[in-house]
Amino acid sequence: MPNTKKTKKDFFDKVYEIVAKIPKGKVTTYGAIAETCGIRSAARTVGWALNSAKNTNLPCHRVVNRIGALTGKNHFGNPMLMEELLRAEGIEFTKDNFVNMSKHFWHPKRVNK
DNA sequence: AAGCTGACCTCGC
DNA sequence: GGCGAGGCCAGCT
Repeated sequence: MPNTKKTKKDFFDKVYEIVAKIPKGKVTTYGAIAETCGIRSAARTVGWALNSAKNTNLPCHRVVNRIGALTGKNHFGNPMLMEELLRAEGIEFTKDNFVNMSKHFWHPKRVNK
């Protein structure tokens, strides 16, 4: 691939693009985003990206881990805020407080090829 | 300045 | 099938 420069910052930028495009009432996972960015092992970095995204208007609450648990709820300031936001969007939760991934899982598509 | 941590995931034994 | 370690990027101490 040409790969002119594709700095690492591009990774962050892509994460924001994807997260910003998450439809209402849908959720995605860190791994999906990381994979869409081209690096599935960078799922961790995705979390960091959201950490900064927290400062932006990105719906970071729509991003959960692979099992559908709100791992980052603690970082929202109010743990229950995340659940409230998701419920307000129509996301359904299981008895274990896990998001119903089978129903609201949204797979991001590669914006740039 | 260097090293560790952090909202994870996947592969290996 | 369960447990362990590795890997990615950026920010903070």
